[in-house]
Amino acid sequence: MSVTSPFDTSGGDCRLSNVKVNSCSLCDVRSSSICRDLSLSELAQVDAVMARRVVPKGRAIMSEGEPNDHLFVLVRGSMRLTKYLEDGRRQVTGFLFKGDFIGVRTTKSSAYTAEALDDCHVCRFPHRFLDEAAKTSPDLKDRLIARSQTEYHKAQDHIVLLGKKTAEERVLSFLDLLEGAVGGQRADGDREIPLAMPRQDIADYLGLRLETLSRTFSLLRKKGLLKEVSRNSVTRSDEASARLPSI
Amino acid sequence: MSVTSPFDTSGGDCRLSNVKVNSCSLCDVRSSSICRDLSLSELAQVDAVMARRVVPKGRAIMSEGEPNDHLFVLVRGSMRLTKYLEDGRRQVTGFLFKGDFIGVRTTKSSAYTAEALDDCHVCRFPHRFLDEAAKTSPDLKDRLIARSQTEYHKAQDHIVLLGKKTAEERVLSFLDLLEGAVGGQRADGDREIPLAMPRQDIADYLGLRLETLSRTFSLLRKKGLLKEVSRNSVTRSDEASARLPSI
DNA sequence: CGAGTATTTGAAGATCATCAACTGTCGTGG
DNA sequence: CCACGACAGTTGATGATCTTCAAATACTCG
Repeated sequence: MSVTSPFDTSGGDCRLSNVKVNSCSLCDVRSSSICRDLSLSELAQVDAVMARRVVPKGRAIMSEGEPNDHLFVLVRGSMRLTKYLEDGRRQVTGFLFKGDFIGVRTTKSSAYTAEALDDCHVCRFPHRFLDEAAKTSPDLKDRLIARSQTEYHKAQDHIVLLGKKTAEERVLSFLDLLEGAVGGQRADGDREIPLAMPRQDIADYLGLRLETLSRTFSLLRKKGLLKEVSRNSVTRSDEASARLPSI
Repeated sequence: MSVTSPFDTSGGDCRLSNVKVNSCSLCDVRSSSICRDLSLSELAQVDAVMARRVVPKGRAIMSEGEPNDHLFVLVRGSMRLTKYLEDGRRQVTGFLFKGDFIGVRTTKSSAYTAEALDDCHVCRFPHRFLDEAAKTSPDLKDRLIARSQTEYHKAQDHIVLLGKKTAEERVLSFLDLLEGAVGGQRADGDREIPLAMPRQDIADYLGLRLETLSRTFSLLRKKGLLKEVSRNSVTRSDEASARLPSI
């Protein structure tokens, strides 16, 4: 699950390590991310300006308040997006998984912080490259718009979750979300959902306290909606999805 | 505050009335909305394809689940964006004010419902017109991306509000928001903020019950943070903004 | 194996929700 | 012009859910 490489762990929050990993032609998210719009010749250009780097666990590639002028495509691993209130209260506003990206636009000040939950691989482009590429593939910007739109809709679902759902519903919705993003691995009927993040991050995402989240997991297990709950995965019972409104 | 016109109040949820109001050249949001990107000749094109209509109070211009292929610019009035859970619980995900727009992109199924809080004027374009216009003003799509980004950031602030703030903080943040969107009218030191929406909408936006919202308003008045609370406006005391973390 | 951290569980308390009654406001019609 | 009805908003009393503080247990890594 974790990559061991000679990371550059010195430097500021936003510094990446200096390992340039490999090129687009081998990339396993190429077909699912925005990159799929690019022609072969453009991919060659990408290879030139792009920096594929390892982001060690815990490192931020973007920090709330700091300027940002790069677009990042997450190729491997997962990340956490957070916002803070002055008094230190933290809200996790989302998670990123393989194929997702951040920083669609140059901003003088990032609206949130993005940190690696485990050792991640990212591709980083300067934004000006996007403008170049858009000249020859006019759809590119449409795709960016579509993606922003998707992000916005996800945010709205999150708003509904926080505004209207009970603790139990929140946890189940969260598992749905993870299953959609990471899922697919249904061995022998039951679905084991890997949890890339610690409990505190989940709680901060769901607007609950750590303890409430833990209690809710226990309750759902007791009720039979969850078959197994461990530190880094949850197994849903197969009828689980049918028993509650699938929100 | 309300326009009296011979509205077409029959027909489905999404039907607008048939009143074509006037043209871009007179539009008072032209400088603040996406329209400001358009050249004079493009504006002439806009006038041709655009439909400026009155949306009577309560009417929806877009409904959750219904297809949408128009972009709407809100020229006058304000609107409410809502999402529903199956069991009828309703979350207000945002409000739109003069100059805002919705429907940046053709979708087979809208993610939310947009309804008029009072009699509104909107401009409506087919999306294909945007593509036309983008050919000659390449920034147009960048601006759309920027706007989507802004919407996303607002959604994230909403997420923080719902996930981490107390009832009191939520109400004050909401007033900040309104002041930013509608505000500006500071007569004699105190700031009177018009409330275009009923209490239930505010409560559903803030993730509170009607009664809790009402109690919180009363409490804030008692504490002196609000000078006056009435059905359709709130007056903040001038030191109010200094006393709490300005989130 | 043991220290340190992550997670779970317990008991008590706070905030917000619920149910219910009351008050204020607006528009209509006598 | 005032009275009335309907709806919007406020206030009260009680209760549920979630939080807080505290302690125990499980897990991970050196």
